[in-house]
Amino acid sequence: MPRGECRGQGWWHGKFRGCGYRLTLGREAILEVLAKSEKHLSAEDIYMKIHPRHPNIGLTTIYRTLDVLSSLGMIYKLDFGDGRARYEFAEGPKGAHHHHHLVCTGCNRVVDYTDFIDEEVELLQQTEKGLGKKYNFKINNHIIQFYGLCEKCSGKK
Amino acid sequence: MPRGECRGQGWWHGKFRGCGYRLTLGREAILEVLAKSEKHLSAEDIYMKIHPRHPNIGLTTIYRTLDVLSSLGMIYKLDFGDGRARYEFAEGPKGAHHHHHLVCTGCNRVVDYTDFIDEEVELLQQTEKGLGKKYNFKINNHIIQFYGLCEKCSGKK
DNA sequence: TTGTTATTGAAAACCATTTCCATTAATAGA
DNA sequence: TCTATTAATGGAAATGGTTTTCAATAACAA
Ligand SMILES: [Mn+2]
Ligand SMILES: [Mn+2]
Ligand SMILES: [Zn+2]
Ligand SMILES: [Zn+2]
Repeated sequence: MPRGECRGQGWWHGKFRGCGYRLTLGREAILEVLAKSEKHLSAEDIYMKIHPRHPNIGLTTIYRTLDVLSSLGMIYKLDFGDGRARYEFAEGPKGAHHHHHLVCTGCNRVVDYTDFIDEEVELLQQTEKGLGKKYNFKINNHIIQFYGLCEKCSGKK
Repeated sequence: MPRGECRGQGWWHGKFRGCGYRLTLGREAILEVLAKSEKHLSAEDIYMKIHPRHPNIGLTTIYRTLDVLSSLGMIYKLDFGDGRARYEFAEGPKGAHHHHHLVCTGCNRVVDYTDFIDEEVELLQQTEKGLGKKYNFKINNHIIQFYGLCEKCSGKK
């Protein structure tokens, strides 16, 4: 491992620098957690995961960094109705792992599904195009979520 | 106007009483505001509208009532990312006025659209059926929202 | 009319997120 | 490599939408 320039090698280096942002240890750590984690982490989840290794990175920085990443389109900010924002690494609507969400309103469990995703995405793209033209919007994102009760929650009525 | 039983005549009387809820002045007032208002009111918006006529109905009651109405499926609770929940009268996915949302991330303006709604709803119903079976969910709601910049916000870049 | 108990209002608590501000560190330029 | 600039940071405090608490009130079954 080369001395000094340990950071700045990731594929996101350019993305950051190109937008005038500095590449800091905190930003890298957060991005790394999101990139390799399971999904839907809250700011505090991320803080917890980072803290052991980087005890000097504060929760405030997590929030600020998540805002930056979100505005750069590198992560998605999600709301599943449990009172805190959740984040997941973005793969872009054309990306291989693009998915939508199925949320249990009983236990807050979230299922990432990719079934039907092709049909959905195709229809969404048409809709997006039509809406963009009709309402003069520059659309750059969408959300589809289904809400219901999972088997367990449905049973315990 | 008949004496005494001024309340309890609305079509929602049965819905309430059937679920064991009491029909109170506050609940009626809130439902009325939602039913005849333009859209996407926050709890405080509703409070403001009700207060002149019913200065003794508190914000706490608004929140509590919105929860009840929401759980009964009579209204939808929405999140447009502006830090407060917003509510709209429900017409049900089969209802005549079912619509989805187009949100400007610049100025928070929200457009209700019904374009493409038929194709969307059809696909959603298939998806819903498929997902429900595969993941053993009892799905009873969905959200579709497009995010982007409206003409004005896109221009002032 | 009366008793039961769901509902209410006001104030306080809650808690995720944001703001403040003095300090630190990433980076461009010498 | 050293230095100056200023973006980024962390901790504490503030913010603000929503929830909780609890004694008082009112809906409604009998
Ligand atoms: Mn996901
Ligand atoms: Mn709407
Ligand atoms: Zn569940
Ligand atoms: Zn706008």
